[in-house]
Amino acid sequence: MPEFGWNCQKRCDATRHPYWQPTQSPGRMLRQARDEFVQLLTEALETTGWSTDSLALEEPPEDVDAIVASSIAFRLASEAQRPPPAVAAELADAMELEGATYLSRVETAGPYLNAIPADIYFRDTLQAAIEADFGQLPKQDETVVVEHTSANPTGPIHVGRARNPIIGDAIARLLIAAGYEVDIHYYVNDAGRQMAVFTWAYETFDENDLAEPPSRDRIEYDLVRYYRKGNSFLEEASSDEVGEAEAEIEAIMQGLEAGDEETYKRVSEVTDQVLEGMKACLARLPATFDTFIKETNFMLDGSTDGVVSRLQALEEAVFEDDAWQLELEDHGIDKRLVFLRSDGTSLYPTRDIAHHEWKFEQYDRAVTVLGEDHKLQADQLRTALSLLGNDTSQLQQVLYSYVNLAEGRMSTRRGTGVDLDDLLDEAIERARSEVERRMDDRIRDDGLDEETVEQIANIVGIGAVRYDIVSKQPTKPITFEWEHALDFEAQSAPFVQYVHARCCGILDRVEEPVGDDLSAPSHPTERALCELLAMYPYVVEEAAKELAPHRVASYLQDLADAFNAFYRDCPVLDSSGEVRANRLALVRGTQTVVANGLDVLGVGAPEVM
RNA sequence: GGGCACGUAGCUCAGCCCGGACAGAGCGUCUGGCUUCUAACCAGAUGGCCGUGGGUUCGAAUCCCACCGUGCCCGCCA
Repeated sequence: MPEFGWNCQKRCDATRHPYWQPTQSPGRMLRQARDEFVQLLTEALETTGWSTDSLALEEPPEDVDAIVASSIAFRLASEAQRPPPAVAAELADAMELEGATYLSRVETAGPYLNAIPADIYFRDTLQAAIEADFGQLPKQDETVVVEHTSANPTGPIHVGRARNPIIGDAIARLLIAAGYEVDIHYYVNDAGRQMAVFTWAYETFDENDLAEPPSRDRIEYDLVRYYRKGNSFLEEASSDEVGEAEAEIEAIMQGLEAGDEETYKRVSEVTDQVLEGMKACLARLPATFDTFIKETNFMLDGSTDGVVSRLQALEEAVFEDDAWQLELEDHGIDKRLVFLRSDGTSLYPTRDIAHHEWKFEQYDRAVTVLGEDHKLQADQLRTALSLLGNDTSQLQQVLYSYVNLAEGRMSTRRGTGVDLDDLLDEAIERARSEVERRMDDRIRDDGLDEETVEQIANIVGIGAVRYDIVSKQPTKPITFEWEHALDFEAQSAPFVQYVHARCCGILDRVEEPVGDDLSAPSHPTERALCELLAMYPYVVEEAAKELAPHRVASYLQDLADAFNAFYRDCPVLDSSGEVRANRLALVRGTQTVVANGLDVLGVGAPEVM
């Protein structure tokens, strides 16, 4: 079978294949190969005169050499009045491969059409994968704001919420890798009743009223004790005392609603301090933000009032029990949305509408990561925004299921739960003892100093926690168990990180430049690894489309497996010539993809382990 | 009661959006592999009425309906 490809005349016939040229994009071999296959298949359908609504593309099984396949023959069998294998064979015959770059031929396997890559597919992949920015997709003309975490500034972040910053940060990173311009926001709920309670408690009680010292030397651990004290007081005190406290809390909320500067300052004193502590915790993950936008902004600038008037003017608005509400039954939501209390103050959803309109003004798309307990509110928000004339297709809400303890739910107010700081500490500790055990067990002569061990422990420990969460579908329920969360076995971050360290170990010993004189590798294990490298940009593209970072994790698992097989079968440093050049490129490519892929997940890639 | 999510090997999970090639991993259990480019690794064995029942289809873990189990929500809280 002759090898078609890059030196073929028909390739330059742009009038015949109008869109092949534009889809060519550096480093996106699989994307282009798929486009080519689609084109060939479409033309073959025209030739044969058959039609169907789907090309039935699929990923071929592992033991097949193809990189893309189709089961379209099944669909055409009745129209063609022939058995599927005959249909497949006819289609394969009708395909004119002369125009393709990355596909060398299309084979049939029974009813299946399998597209086999050309040698240049492998060579170009190697060439692309050794570039540091491999998998960074071309710039998109779309700005996105990713809002995540947005936890009430009431106290330490517990594990129940930890999914939010981890998934949110990974989604933001994924979108950046996919070429979007991304801002990351934290919406600070500083205007609600909770913060009024907190402010009152902070001003009312002092250290002597608190039962216990802070469990950690950081500001939010100190202050949360006032919040808890305030809440338990409201539950337990006499009705006179509670009445007095409630009056004060009500005064704070009215003050905020009226835009009173003094009240705002009192609340800010609490909010800002607690938030500083929470930021410090999030920075450990690390989850960082471009903007912390406060709820009170939308009260002070009058936009919440504006939203209220516009909502009141809607057909769906009803005034009942002295409160303004939205009747959303006709929109599939049988729970009314109250947007103005009988005392004239706004509610969280009202302000969130103003907040979202503000986001819509500045960004093309708004992604929000929310706990599943906010599902109803998310639906109400979307509907209300739509009724106010917004295009809600630009709003994407990603829901995750809360992390619970076996004994029940975690709560900042009640003080039940495991603090994220404690989980991270423990993870780092375990990682450190693993590193040390390995140093003792094995005479590696790594010469790891204290500082390096510390660094590895951090990257591996925190990476394991992040990876454990980000590698699963967000909607899957998780029950927190220490043993599980700290399981560093295979199919975890350390497994993937280890591959990176192995790559670094090899490349450290190499003097020559990597990337000269590359060709298509011949060893099956090399080719399998190379095919996986070629997939990476495609994986980023698909994962970003679905806002599903866990797909990147699954891919990295496969890549790590393939690399370990390669590591076993194909000596790199002991090889020479063309083989060595290719193998070095495979190592560099794997190193790059693992580092870039882990980076998308927000997980570090250590150079030694 | 209603709405939503989840149910795949003893355990933890991919696969489901967009139906197709024998349902894949890891952990566990059992066997084997370090004077070798890092054994946080690898090779092999073991293990599945894909919650249940129906439907659509040439073909269903995947789509539709019903049911069962679990979780979340159904505040003038956020």
